[in-house]
Amino acid sequence: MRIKNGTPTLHDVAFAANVSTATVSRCLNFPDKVSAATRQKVSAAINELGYLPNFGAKVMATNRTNTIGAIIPTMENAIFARGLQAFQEELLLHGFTLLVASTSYRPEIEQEQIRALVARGADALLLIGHERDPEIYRFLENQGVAALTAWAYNSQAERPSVGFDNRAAMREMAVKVIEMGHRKLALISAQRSTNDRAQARHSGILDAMAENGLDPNDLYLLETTYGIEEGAQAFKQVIAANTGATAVFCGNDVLAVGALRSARELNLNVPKDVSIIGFDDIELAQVAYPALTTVHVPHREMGVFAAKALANLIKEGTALKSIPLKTKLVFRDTLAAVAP
Amino acid sequence: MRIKNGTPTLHDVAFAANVSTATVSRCLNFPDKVSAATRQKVSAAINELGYLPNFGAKVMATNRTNTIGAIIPTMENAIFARGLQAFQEELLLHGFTLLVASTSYRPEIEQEQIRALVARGADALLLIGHERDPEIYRFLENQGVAALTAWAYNSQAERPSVGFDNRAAMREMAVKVIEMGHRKLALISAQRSTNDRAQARHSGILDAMAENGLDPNDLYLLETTYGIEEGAQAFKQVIAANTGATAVFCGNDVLAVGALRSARELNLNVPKDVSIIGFDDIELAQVAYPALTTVHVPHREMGVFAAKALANLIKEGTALKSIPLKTKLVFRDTLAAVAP
DNA sequence: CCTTATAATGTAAGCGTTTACATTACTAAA
DNA sequence: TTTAGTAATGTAAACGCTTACATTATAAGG
Repeated sequence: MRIKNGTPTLHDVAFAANVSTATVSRCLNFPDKVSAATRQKVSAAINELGYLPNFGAKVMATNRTNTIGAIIPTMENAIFARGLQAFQEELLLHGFTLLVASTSYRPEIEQEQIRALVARGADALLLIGHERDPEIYRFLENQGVAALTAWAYNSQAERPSVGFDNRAAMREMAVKVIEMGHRKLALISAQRSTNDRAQARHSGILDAMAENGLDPNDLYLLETTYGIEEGAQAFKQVIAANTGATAVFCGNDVLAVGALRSARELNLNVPKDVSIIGFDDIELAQVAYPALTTVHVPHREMGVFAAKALANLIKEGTALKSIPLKTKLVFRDTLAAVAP
Repeated sequence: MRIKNGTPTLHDVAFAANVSTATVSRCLNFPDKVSAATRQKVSAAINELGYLPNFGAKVMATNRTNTIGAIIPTMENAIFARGLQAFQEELLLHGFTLLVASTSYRPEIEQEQIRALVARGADALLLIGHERDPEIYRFLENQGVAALTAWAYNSQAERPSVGFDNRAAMREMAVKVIEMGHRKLALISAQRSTNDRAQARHSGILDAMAENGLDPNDLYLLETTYGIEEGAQAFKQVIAANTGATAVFCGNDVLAVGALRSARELNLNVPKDVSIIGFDDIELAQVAYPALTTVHVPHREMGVFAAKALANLIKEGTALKSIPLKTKLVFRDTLAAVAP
């Protein structure tokens, strides 16, 4: 018995197996660099002692934690939860563990969290959206921590990202809506100032309007925060404003579902009296009644691609590159042509 | 300039500030153990060099990562996403970072993940449900890693947990349902063999039946996996079985929402023809149409309490103790008295 | 049987903190 | 002034792994 403290170390294993620490280490990390016989002895010793490598020592020696951090607005939003889940699953396949932090959509907090995860030794980071203080990118560069952006793709962006073009996706939907005869449009949006995805979706609608001879200034725009209740309130305001909007776009499905509820409360028939359009296609969308017309976003795919890219970067040094993913319009029951 | 590699170390800071490494370390960890003047000098040096403590070295020296791991079935399930979010937020307040792993409800994977997170240096663990191989508890004990169980509370359980009594909660709901005249009951449950919560909820219904003079054997029980689609299928089977059930309990809201959809497809009026009852009270429940009668579970509270308990354990050594939380029946539109 | 190439193993120097203990600098009371 | 007590700082060992380099064992070729 030569264990000092209680937890056995590499030394103890080496002693028990009658080999050097280097050999034990090799057994663990490069089994094929070691003869079968010693491998035998060593694993026997490991099992007997119940040895588990010391995390801190390993990190110190390799300068790697095999941990990847993700910083998202909130897991309570299904779109992030789903993507993050896929991200984690894929990460696991590559031997990485997921570190999670959230920002509640607040940029200052995001900065803090980025620093916190780097301080906690994250080998790389997954971030949401492009827009952030350039200083933080400089910080990441200095620390040698790679960051990949998800949930947004922008061909002009100089930073690598895996995601979809929010603007084009929303534009595509808006074009359809306009083609169905809608002339008066409204948008219930998330805060655009701190959310480049919200911004892009807004722009997408304006694009479609301009292209189709509608005056973009006529879009009735309302910003609100995330939540069913918030969407419900906003919808009431839209109606109260009496703009004659026949189609109400919502920045995401959660807001849309709130709008739907308000419509019911106001005795408005959806889609006869007013059409409601969501974005994201989360579970809520199909469960809502009437089922929500929305834009399907490949959340899981994003997570998987992001994990692959980051894992390859760390393990093989493969440079990150942007990956554009496709969205799809899904027409369900809340959108109809305007009555002639 | 004496930085060797690129990243400044404690030594570099000490040199720049003209003090010892010990003093710098104290500045960082116990500022009040250091004179204002040196504190000044040191933080100037830190800023100038852009110093950030090396995570691995710190871990090695302190044997602490300030990281807490959570192992849940999946973040795609809103009940875990919500709880985890709250858990993370509270953890942050105490200076801890969250490590996440998921099991897809598979016990073997959970074991692996527990080992993985311990190997990654988690200071403590949050686990879901009581039931697991005793060996793994021994392992945790050996490694000196505390584990707290959530989403389940059981006064007989010897391990600490923060949660609610699934059995009592379901029993309470079932009593109400029976009081409303329902005599033929069905339950669409999650797999009970690997899920002690599902087991407990099932038992709760049996309790209520026995207490109210119904034969527990008459409960029509169907097990299925998690998902809206799965709930929908199961509901069709229940109806096809022609048991005359007037109330269909579902192990969770997601299954219930699926059941609701099937009911609509089968042209069954809910709650006139059949009542449907969920469990969890996630967003889906209020959005569903008709809005779902269900059992409200304090998911966020659980996360917060769990984080507090774990943080206090690690920082102050406060022993974990079980915390029972309350559920609440929420009656919405899918439950009605059976027609006389 | 010797030589040479290669495989397997060993030695020991880091990696960058924290912290017990030692030392020096102050402060206030005698 | 001296002295005792306390506050501030310094010294250096320890933490447990990885890995470059050195050494020894093994295999292959002549």
